[in-house]
Amino acid sequence: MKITFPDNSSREYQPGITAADIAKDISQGLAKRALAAKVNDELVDLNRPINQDAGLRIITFDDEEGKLIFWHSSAHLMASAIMRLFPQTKLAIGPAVPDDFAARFYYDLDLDHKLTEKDLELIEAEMAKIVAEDRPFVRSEKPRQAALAEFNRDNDLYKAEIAGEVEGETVSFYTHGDFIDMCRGPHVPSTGKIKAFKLLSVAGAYWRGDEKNKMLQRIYGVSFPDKQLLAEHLEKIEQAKLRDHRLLGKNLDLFSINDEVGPGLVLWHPKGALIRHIIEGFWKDAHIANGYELVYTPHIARLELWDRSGHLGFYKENMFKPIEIENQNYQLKPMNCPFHIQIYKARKHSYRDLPYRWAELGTVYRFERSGVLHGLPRVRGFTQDDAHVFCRPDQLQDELIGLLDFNLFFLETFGFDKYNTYLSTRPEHSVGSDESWARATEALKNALEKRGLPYQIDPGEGVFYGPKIDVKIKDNLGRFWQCTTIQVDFNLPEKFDVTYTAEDGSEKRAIMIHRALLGSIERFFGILIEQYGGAFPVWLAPIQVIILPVVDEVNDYAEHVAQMLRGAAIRVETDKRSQKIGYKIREAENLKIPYMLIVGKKEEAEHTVSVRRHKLGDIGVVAVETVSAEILQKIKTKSLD
RNA sequence: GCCGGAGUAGCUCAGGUGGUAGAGCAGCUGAUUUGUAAUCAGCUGGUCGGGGGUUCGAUUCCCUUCUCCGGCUCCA
Repeated sequence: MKITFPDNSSREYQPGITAADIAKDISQGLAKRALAAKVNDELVDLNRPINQDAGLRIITFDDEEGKLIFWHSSAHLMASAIMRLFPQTKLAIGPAVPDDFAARFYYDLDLDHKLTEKDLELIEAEMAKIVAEDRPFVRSEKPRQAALAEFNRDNDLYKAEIAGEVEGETVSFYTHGDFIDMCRGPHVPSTGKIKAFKLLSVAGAYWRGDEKNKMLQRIYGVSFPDKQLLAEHLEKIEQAKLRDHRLLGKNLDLFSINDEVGPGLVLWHPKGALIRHIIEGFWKDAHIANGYELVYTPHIARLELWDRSGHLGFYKENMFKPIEIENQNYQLKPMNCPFHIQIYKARKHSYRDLPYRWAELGTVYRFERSGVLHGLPRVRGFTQDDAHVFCRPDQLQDELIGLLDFNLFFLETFGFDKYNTYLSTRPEHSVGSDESWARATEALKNALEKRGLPYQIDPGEGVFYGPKIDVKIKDNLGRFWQCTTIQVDFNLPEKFDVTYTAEDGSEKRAIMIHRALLGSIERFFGILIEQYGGAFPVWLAPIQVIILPVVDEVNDYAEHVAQMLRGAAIRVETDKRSQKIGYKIREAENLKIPYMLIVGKKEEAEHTVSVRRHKLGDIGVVAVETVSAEILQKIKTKSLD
C-alpha cells in the first residue's frame, strides 16, 4: 500500500504497519521524537495499524497538535499519580489548554482532602516515578452502554455524565500501568516521553464551568519533552511576573488601588497621570483630525434613562445601586450611550448632516463581583475611549471600514501589530428583530472582508442590542488582550426613537455604532505597562531625560542643560544629590528613564553630554543640540525604541 | 459570588508552641565630591488588616469582617 507524506513524497509499505514503524524507517531521530500520527485527517496513536493507502504525518512536539497530545497525556500521568496518593479521588476532566502564552494542562478532581502546595510536590514525585517506569499508553474500547453502567456502578458520576453524552456506540479508554481513564486520545507512546514537568497551582473550578455545579479542585501543570524547554517556559513565566503592571505600577509610582478608597477604584499618581494625559491628548487630537467631535456627559442620570435603554433589564446585577435624592432615583452611569443619544435628540437632524461622530473619554462605574477584580484590567470605575456614530443606512459600510482603519492606526502607534479579530453574533438574551440583526451582522462582516482582515466567528457572543467586532491584541510576551469593540446597533435608536429627516421630508431611523478602540484607559494602561515592561517609549515616558552631574561643581551646567531641553518641551529632571554617579545611574535605570545625560567637568568644558540609554548603556559624548534633536525626533514620530 | 492561600514599618521580608516585634531598602540628619547599576555613620518609623471573643495578658488561640493573590463563573 502507498503512504503519502506531507511533502507529497510516498513510500510503499505492507498493510498493518504502524506509524511508529514508518517513523523508524524514515529516521531514528524522527522515531524518537514521534508522539502520534495524523493518518489522513485523523489523529491516532503511533501504534495503530494502517491498513490502506493513506496520507501520513508524524506528529512531534513541534506541531500544535503534538503539544496538545503531550499535555493531555501529561494530565493522565498526573491523574495516575493522584490516584496512587489519593485513591478516593473522583476524576472529572483533564484536558490540555491551547494558549500561546499560558500553555498547560489540568485535571479537575473531586476529593475531600484540600490539596496544598506540599501535595503538589508529592504528586510531582509520584509522577516522576511513573515516568521512570515508562508505562506504555494502551488503547482499548468498550460499548458505550457497558462503560456507562460501570461508571454508574462505581458512582463515577463525572465520567458517567461524559459517557452519557459522547457520540458513537463505543468509547475508548487509555491505560498506563494500573491507571485507566476514558479518553478519545490519542496519547504519546508511553509515560517515559514526559521527561520534564511542573505542577503550577491548585484552584477551584466548577464542574463543567457552571457555577450551579459542584466546585472541584483543579491542578494546573506544564510539561515538555526535555528539561531545557521546561526551564525556558518557567523563565518566561518569571519574566512575565517582572512585567506585572501591579508590581511596576507600585515600583514606578504610576498608580495605586487603596483599601480605604475602595476595591477596584484607581488612583492615578502624577507619573501615571502624565502618561494618561499624553495618551488622551493623542487620542483627542486624532479623533478631531478624523472627523469626530468631543462631548462630555454627567456621571449620573435618572434611573428611568437606564430602564429605557435596556441596561437595567440586562445588567442590573452589575450596576451600582441607585442614589435617591428628592424622591428621584439616579443611577451612576455604566455606559455613555444614552447620554450621546440625548445629545442627538436635543434637536432635529437632516440626512445631509449625518454622520455624527461623537467621542468621549467617559468614566463609567460597574459593580464587578468581588472575586473578579484584578489590577487595572478589571476595576469598578474606568474610562472608556468611547464614541458613537449616528449614520444613515447607506453610510454604515463606509463608517465601519473607516473605523477599522482608525483603530489599527491607534493600536500600531502603541506597537501592537498582531491581533485576532472576532465577529460576535446574536446572543440568546437580546432585543430586536431577526432582520435587523442579520443586517447589522452582514455590515460588520462586509467591513472586515473589504479591509481584508481575517476573523473568527464568535457565535452568540454579541451584545444584547447588536452584533460586534472585537479585536484582541497580542503583546510582546504573546498574550492576547481584548481592547477594541465595534458594535452596530439598530435597537437603541428604536427605543429612543432616534431619527433624521430624509430627503423626502419623512423621519427615518438612524443607525448607531458604539465603539471603544483602546477599550478602557485603565486596562489599556495596564497592558502598556506590561508591553513595555515599564520602559515607556520616549514620547510616553513621564521623565524623558535625567541629567546626572558627576560632581556638585557641575550642578549649574547640569541645570543649564536641563533648561535647554526643557525649553524644547522635553520632560527633564536633574539629580543634584551628592551621590556617586553609579548610584544615580542605578536609580535612573530602575526608574527606566530612557535618556540619562551624564555631565562632568569635561562635558562642561566642551558643552557636551555623555549619553546613556536605558538598558543600552553608554552611547558616547555628543553636543547637547545633537541629543536634543534626537529626542525630539523620537517624540515627534512616537518612536518605539 | 464560589474554592484555596495570604495580610507584620512606605517597600521586600524575618520572627514568635500567648508576656505588645526585627533586618535590608526607602525617608530624615550629617559626613563624603565621587566618571557609567548601591559611599559611610546616626536617627525616625509598627495600635503585627479591622471588629469581637477566650485569657491576668492576644500580633500569636477562636469567631467574624475587609482587602489582596491563584483560579472558576461573569464582563454592556
